[in-house]
Amino acid sequence: MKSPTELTEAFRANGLKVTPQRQLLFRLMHGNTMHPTADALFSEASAQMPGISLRTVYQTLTDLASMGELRLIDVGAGAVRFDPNVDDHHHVVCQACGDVRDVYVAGSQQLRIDGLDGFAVDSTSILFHGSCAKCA
Amino acid sequence: MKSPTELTEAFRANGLKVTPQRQLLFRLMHGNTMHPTADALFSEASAQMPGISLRTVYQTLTDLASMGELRLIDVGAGAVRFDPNVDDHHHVVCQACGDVRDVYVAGSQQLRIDGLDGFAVDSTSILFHGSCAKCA
DNA sequence: GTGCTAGTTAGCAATCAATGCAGATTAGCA
DNA sequence: TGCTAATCTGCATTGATTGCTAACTAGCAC
Ligand SMILES: [Mn+2]
Ligand SMILES: [Mn+2]
Ligand SMILES: [Zn+2]
Ligand SMILES: [Zn+2]
Repeated sequence: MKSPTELTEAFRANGLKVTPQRQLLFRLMHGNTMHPTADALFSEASAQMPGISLRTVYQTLTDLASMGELRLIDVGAGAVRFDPNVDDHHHVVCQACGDVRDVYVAGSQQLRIDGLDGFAVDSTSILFHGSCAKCA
Repeated sequence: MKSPTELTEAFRANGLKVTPQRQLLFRLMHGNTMHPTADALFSEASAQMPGISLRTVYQTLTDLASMGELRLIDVGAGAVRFDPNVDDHHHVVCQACGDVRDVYVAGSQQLRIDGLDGFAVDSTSILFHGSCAKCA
């Protein structure tokens, strides 16, 4: 994801307004490695800006996603998570505490896929399930 | 997933009763390669047994899953899908029509995972996104 | 076969995540 | 400074799933 300053320009360039709510979310997401849910971000945002609405959080995250600045991660349980890391990477999720961490996977282009049968593959998501160091 | 006959025995052996509703669902799921949602199964079941409840479909599928007879597949959109194929396999999902197909992946044990950082991996799910032959 | 009872079913309420909607508000520009 | 399209908030609604409970029944004992 771009920096808050760059996002400010990018939003204006797209005819989108830069509001205090959006600026706050730019800051909360920039460099965030927690893979937070919308609700988790809403809590953080509310601490700094009481009165901000969950609806606005969803809206801004959706805008950022459709601009390609965020990825949505579905770990198969609970709410979708938002990821400012748009590099080619994958995830490990702790079955116990739900923590999600970035992993970089080598060899994913060498996978032999049997049974494709006319299917054209655009992208691949690999999800590793396990337990983190704390929950070991 | 075991055959309906084997499941009948397995359920009784676990102190679970074998009802007509469950037997119907055993039959509908056995060998089913559609990766249906609970609601899709409910529709099929209702055609053969009017009055069966969606609640019972969910309950039976959950029972089968906790006996290890079914896998739950989350393709990141809409409802969870149920899979009687418990072999080691993965999935392709068509972005256009939502169809899910089994794929068998060689080389998934050779993946080099960077950034694990104390995380112990138990299992891996690979989801390929693309378009099926029909939606090409 | 009859009766008992623990387990099951159906139906509906409740929850959770996410989106739809509309009136009040405001960023950005002239 | 004023205009207006875009945004925000708060609330209603949807969709998937789970919780709850009274009525029902499979499976077992007699
Ligand atoms: Mn990530
Ligand atoms: Mn499958
Ligand atoms: Zn953990
Ligand atoms: Zn398709």
